[in-house]
Parts: sequence; C-alpha cells; structure tokens
Amino acid sequence: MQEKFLKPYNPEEVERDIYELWDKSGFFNPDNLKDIDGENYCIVMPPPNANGRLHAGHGTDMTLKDILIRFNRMRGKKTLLLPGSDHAGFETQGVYEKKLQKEGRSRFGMEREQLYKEIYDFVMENKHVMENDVRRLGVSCDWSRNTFTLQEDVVSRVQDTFVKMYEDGMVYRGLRSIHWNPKFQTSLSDIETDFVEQKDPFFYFQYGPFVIGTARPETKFSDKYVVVHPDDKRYLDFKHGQQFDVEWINGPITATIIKDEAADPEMGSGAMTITPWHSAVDFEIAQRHNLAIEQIIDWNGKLLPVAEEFAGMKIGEAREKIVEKLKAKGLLVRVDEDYVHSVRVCERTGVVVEPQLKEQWFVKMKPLTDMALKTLDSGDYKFITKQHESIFRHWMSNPVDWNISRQIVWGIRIPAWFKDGQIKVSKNSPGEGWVQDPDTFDTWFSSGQWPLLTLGYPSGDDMKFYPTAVMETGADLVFKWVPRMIMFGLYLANQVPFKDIYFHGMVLDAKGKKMSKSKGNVLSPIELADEFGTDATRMSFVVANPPGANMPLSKDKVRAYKKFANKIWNIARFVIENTEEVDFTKRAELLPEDETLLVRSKELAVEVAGHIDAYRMDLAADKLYHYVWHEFADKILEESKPIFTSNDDELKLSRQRVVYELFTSSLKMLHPFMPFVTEEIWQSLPYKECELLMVARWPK
RNA sequence: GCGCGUGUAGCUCAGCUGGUUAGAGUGCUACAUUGACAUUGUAGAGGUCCCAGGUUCGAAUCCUGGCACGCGCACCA
Repeated sequence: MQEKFLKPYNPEEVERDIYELWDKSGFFNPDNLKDIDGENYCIVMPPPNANGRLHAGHGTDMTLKDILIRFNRMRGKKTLLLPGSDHAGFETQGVYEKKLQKEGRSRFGMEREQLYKEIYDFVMENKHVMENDVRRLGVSCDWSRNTFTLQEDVVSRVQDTFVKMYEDGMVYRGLRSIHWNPKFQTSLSDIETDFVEQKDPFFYFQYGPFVIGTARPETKFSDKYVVVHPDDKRYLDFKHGQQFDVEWINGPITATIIKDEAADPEMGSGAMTITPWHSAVDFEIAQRHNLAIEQIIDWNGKLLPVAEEFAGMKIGEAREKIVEKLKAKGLLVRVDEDYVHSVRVCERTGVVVEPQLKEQWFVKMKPLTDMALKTLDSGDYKFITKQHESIFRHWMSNPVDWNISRQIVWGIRIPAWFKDGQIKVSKNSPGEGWVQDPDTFDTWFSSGQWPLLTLGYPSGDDMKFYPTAVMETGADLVFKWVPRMIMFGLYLANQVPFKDIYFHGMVLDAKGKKMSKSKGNVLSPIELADEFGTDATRMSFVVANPPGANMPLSKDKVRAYKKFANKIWNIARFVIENTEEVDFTKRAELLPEDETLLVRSKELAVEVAGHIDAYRMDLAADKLYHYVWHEFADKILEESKPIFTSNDDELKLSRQRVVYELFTSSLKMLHPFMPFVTEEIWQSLPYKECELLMVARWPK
C-alpha cells in the first residue's frame, strides 16, 4: 500500500502536479488525440475579461464546459476547448482609469499611444494571473490555441469584417441619438446601460395656453414646439404648425404646435414640449416634422450658452435654479414630489447617461435579426432552456440599430478615414490628408465574432470545428454576446457558430443574493479551491444547478463535497488493499451475482451519459455521488468485507475482480466532474487500460 | 404597462410524457463505531407539494384563476 493513502486526501499536494501531467501529455490539443473513433467536438470559452481574477460565475461556467469536454474526450471525440481573453474595452479602461486616479493622473491629456501601452502592460500582467486561475480549476483547454482579442491577426480580421459590412451597406455613419457617459466621455449601446428606479420631483409649468410636465426643466430652454395628439379633443382648436408667443425661462419665445401621435392624451395635460437633442423619442418626432434641433447640455454635463445665465452650471444645480426662476415668474403650476421613474445609467460605472446626438457608426440590425430568427425557426440551432428562447425571440423582434463607436483608446481602431467631409473605409490610409476615425469598436463587435476569430475564419484549418457543439454561458449574456455571435456567424460564415445554447444560472450567495464586491459576499473559486480542493469546488458548482435557474452557494456545500473526495480516496485505499494479490492481466469468469453488479454499473454509465447529453450535469453528478457513496461503498464494499476474509477462493476472486472493475468504472464516470482526485488515484492503480484517466474510455 | 420564470422537508433541490406509502443532499435527534474513512454507519423526527376551482378512475404533475417572489423589456412629457 502506498503511503499517501494512509493520510486523508490532500488536494493541495496533488493538483498542481496532476495539471502539469495533463498539460505535458499534449492531450488538451485535439491534434494529439490518437485512436479517434468519433467526430469533432469543440467549445469556445467565453473570453474572460483580461482585467481581473475569476469569480464564482466563471467557476461555474468553466466547470460545466470542462465536464462536457472531458466527457466527450473520454467518449473518443476529438475535443477542443478553446481558451482566450477579451480586452473588454470600456470596462478595462475604466479599471485602469481608477488606477490612474489613485496615482493622481488622468487619461485626459495623455497621448493615445502612451495610454494604450500602459493599459496593454497592465492587462498582460493580469492575463497571466487569470490564466493560472483557469488552470487551478482543472480546465482542460488547449493553451496552444490561446487567443487574445487585441492580437494582430484578430484586429486585422475584425477590421475586415467592418470593411465588408460597409461595402454591403450593413453599417452606416449617422447623426443619431446615443447614450453618452459624461464622466467617461464615451457613447454606449443600449445593452451597456441599465435602468435604475428613482424618485424625483415632477414639475408642471404654464407654457402659453398649455400646461406641460417635466422632470428635467434644465433641458427646456429651446423647447419651441408643443406636441399634442391629433385626436385630442382639448386641442382641436389648435392647428398643426400654428404659432403663438410664450413667456418662458429667459423671456418670450415663439412656439409652434405640432400634431403627432407620439403624444399620449392620457398623460397629464396631453401636451408636451420636446428636446430632440437630449431624447431619442423627441429626436424622432423632430425628424418626422423637420424641426430645428439644438444642443442644451454639453459633453461634460454642463449647460451651454443657450441657457444664458445658467450656462456652465451642472444639471443638478441648474434644475433647482431654473425652477426657482419659473416659480418667481408665476409659471410653476404645481410639483408632484413623489414621481417614480427609471433613469438610464451606465451599466459599468453607474453614471447617469445623457442622451446626445452624435455622428457614430451603426450596424443595421433588422436584416441580421431577421436572419437569426429565420434560422432559429428552421431548427439550425436551439435553446436548451425554453424560457430563454422566448426572451431571445422577443428581443430579436425589436431590434435597435447598434452603435459601435466608442470614444476610448483601449480597443480595435475603426478603419474609417475622414477628409473634408468625405468618408473612406479601408484598413490603410487612403492617402495624404486623410485622418483616421479616433474611435474604437464596441467590445461586443469583436467578441461577437469570437468563435470565428478563434477558429481561424476565413480559411484556417480549425474551421473544421465550426460550428461548435454548444454555447454554454451565463443567462446575462442572452442579449449581449449570444445574439451577436449568431448574427456574425450567419453573416460571415452562413452558419450559426453553435448547435445548442445552454444558459446556466447565476451563482448567488447562501442567502440567494447576488454576489458583489460591495456586499462582501463574493466567494472566489480559487479561495474555495484552496480551502476545500478544486474537485469539491467543481462539484458544488454543478450539483443542484439545473439549466436556467440561479444557484445559491455556501461553504457548507463545498465542504460536503470535500468529504466526498476523501471518501473516494478511502475507497481507493480499501480497494487497492484488498485486491493487491490479484493478477488482472488474466481474464476470468465472474460469478452471476457479481455479473449483476457489473450490469448495474453499466446501466448507470448509460444513465449518466444521457444526463450529460441533455445538459443535466446537475443530475449526472448527483447520481454518481449517490451511487459511489451509498451503493458502492455502503452496500457493495460492506458486503465484500466478509468475502475478502473468507477462504472461498472462487467467491473471493470473483468479488475482487468485480470490485476493482466497478471502482475503475466509477473513477471514469467521476473524472469529468472531479478530475484531480480521480486522476491521482488512477496514477496509483496497479492495473489500468491506459496511463492517463483523462483519455481513458467512458464505460460502455 | 407587456413578457418570461419560480413556488415540494428548517435550508438547497430531484420528481420525465398524470399511476402504490412524495424523494435526495444538508441541517437536526438518538444509538453504534478507531474502522478502508481528520470520521463513518444505522435509525428517527420533519411535508396542506403556495391557494382556489376544473379535467380524470386517479393530480405535486395537465387546464383556468388568484397570491407571493425573481427576472427581462418598454415607458418615463
């Protein structure tokens, strides 16, 4: 008996060496998988952002993917789990700006190249830390194919896509309403913003013969148009285009009546004034009627000279003062103090975004979403969780053109050039005097092409892995990443990049609350692995985590699976101890009752495989746990004790053989879930079919 | 406002297309055990399957309505 089995299982002593053993074997790389009887099986890992460490969500994500990969590798498929990292443009630059701030510096006024280089070095450093975290979790990905979104060939191909889209009329440059983050000085797309409910005073002002309501008086300076619904009986006397004089904030102005169905007669007085520069809806109305448009708030969130005495004030300050002034003028009708509404904020920074008009590059979404829905209807890809399919369909049916211009440095530069009001799109400068667009692409523009980029589109060898088997990711990406990959896949390669889409739940804390740094309830997968071992951590991510549901996680749960790892360890000790004298190289018949045990084990293998194929890793793991502990250990091994000490050699030998066989089968089945302890035991087995459990065959 | 989902033991969850007495883990209680086991084993307590109707020989499961919770979208003059 090897000495190590006399002590409890100690993950710390084995995990690093075992990972190295796998890595050195070369079997993470499908090109080295010999003796293959199956087809290609590929999963592309979502590129974790290269700006930080892994959290419990990543842990779940990677564990589930690794289970699928290890299982299919053992089944004889040519498996590729493709790692990479995302530059995560806006997010990373935000992280770096905080660092600058601490050092008393600012990105504003820094040379573009200098800032880029500093962030690059910062990210490269973090990238290695993050990649080591991935190794700690036992993820069997092919590091030789590791991809970063800002490596040269990726950048070049992302720019190719843009050029192609421009030539195909799929992108356009236009002055449109965008979401502006005044603190970080960049525009954002819809999906990078959230709504936060908030209570504000709501003001009603006398505006000539009308009473108009607003929560944002500071935008109202140049509101020269009153919009009413064409059917609103109260305003039938007013004609469209009719003008009248109004005493307003800074004196008398001339107002014009606009009749448009956008006005809701149910809402307040049914009359509203509009601020096209700072409202997407108002901008649409203005465009329909060809109305004058004027900017009121500048890019820093301060009022412009049009506000006269209020010019240069910040929004909050100006709001109060303007209300005071209107009140003094007798134009304040009433105030509703309890007005609850939702304000759009930047998802990353929480900064309230200001709608602004800006010339940006937009992707035409309608043709892409139509294509995506059509192929979904025809069954080219499917959602494992029906509720997500509904959400996806709903979202795809109401597409909004996608703003892909970002006013940040950390990203892929848009290959567009300007000269005297002309635009040219090309990767290289069209000639003298042309100035390149300073903007970079929205990060989702590159990560949306991730499966294509990592597999070498358009002509790389690895395109044989395209389309990949499954996209397994967090439900929060149902609008962000997944639709974009589907659309780019269809647009560029005529094929959706994966067959199945499977959303796992968010990992919550023990009380069912969202984990967040500010709440201090974050469980790091690495710290859990330090305390309980990676195998236990992996199991706790999987069990009771069905597709599409959120999962609370507590240390107690991880501790339970640490005990399980130790149980397996002791089973190994017992089995090896009691079968040492058996010569397994010689074949022999089993007694009928032992044959029955073998049949039961094979049935389990089929059942577990079925669960994994149906993406019910939670059920598969639970079944295995129950079998190994309460059937194999509690019943079979207990029954075997008297047999092992008996003098009936036939009975004894048959039982020794079957116990050994059942144990090795169990190790195989457990391996995708708990790779370290099973491989470590496998390495100590006196008789085995192959050197590495990782590439052993799944029991048939 | 529109849409999606969830509700089963103290806690976390299984329970597929209806079919005996509703299950597991964890927690709790009692007893046993130095053993392959920094423990483990055996046993036990613990349930109005959210509520109300309906379909059915039979409902945790299917249908309708309600309640509670979670999430998404939209509006936000």
